[in-house]
Amino acid sequence: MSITLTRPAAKGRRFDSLEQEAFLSLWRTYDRLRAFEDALFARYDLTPQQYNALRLLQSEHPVKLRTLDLAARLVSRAPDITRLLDKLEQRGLINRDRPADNRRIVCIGITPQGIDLLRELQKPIRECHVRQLGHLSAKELKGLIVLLRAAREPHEAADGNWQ
Amino acid sequence: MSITLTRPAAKGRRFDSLEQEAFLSLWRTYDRLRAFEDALFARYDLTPQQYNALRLLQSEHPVKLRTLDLAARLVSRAPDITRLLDKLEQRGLINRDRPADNRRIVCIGITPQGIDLLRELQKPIRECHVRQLGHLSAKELKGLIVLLRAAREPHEAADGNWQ
DNA sequence: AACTGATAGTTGTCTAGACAACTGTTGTCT
DNA sequence: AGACAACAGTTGTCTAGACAACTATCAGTT
Repeated sequence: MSITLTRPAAKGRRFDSLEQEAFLSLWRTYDRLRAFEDALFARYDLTPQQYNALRLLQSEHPVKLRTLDLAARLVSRAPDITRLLDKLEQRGLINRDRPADNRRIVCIGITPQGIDLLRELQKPIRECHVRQLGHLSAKELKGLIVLLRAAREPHEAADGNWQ
Repeated sequence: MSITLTRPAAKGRRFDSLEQEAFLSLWRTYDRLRAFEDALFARYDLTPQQYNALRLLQSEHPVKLRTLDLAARLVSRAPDITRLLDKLEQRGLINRDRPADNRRIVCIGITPQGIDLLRELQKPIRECHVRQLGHLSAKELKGLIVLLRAAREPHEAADGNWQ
């Protein structure tokens, strides 16, 4: 195996534009950091998206949220919100009810078991975040947050569920 | 429907830590920007990951890459690399061969059709990137790229296929 | 009261992504 | 040479993600 093959030519590897480089960096970074969350949540039989939903429900507790309002506020869009909630309901982490005065909507609330699970997760998740990004200074983190917001800002829905 | 329900309380919406806020921003931004790429590539029956593989193969052309080397250099990890390549091969965009002197490995190259497809994609993709991130200045883009690299740096494999 | 259009979720179905177990191939040690 | 470990992909299988078509409910006409 020749030495030229161990570092396989960065020639064509350059990017077509800054925008492309930024997007690929974003994708790559997301992929790397996501692995940590996946591993953590897998131990609790959750997906990041499910955790996200639980967290959102807790933040509104005891107010309940409509299914599609909840879906709209998740980090990642969720066309399969029904089945996502099915799984959480089967595990007793949320409850659903269809109010008599408007039987179209379904209201979702978090159960005490759901809250317990979130409490149990609190510490490992904090540790996970530190492993992911603890090597950055507060200033760097803030800069990153600001730039990311600027990057997605034009693509957020005008009613601004995601700030 | 009362007015207090239209803007459903940002109270609990705060983040536990800067790290968490940064990760959720990253996830959200990735999700928003990815929608553009998905829509574009869907018109060509490609996934972003497949395009990524083709681009990588072109950048090395006419040198071929081993299957797992290719997989290691994709943006997102690909445990199903075999089937990803199956689809590209069926469409005649890549070719595979198993050299006689080492029948364990499979070498992947891009075909003329693959190169044609990439050429056809060039312009729409550039436009896509502008729609995604064209609203940021060059300085902002560079800042973002630097911070993203710093964020993922400790999580890249030491042999550094992804710089 | 029946008709229409808009809402709010649900379900069917297909593909991609993930993990683990497996097959075939090669290098190496004795 | 035979045995064994390491390597390089492949395949089986299960779950999540995506899109579109569908059902049920309600609100506003006429």
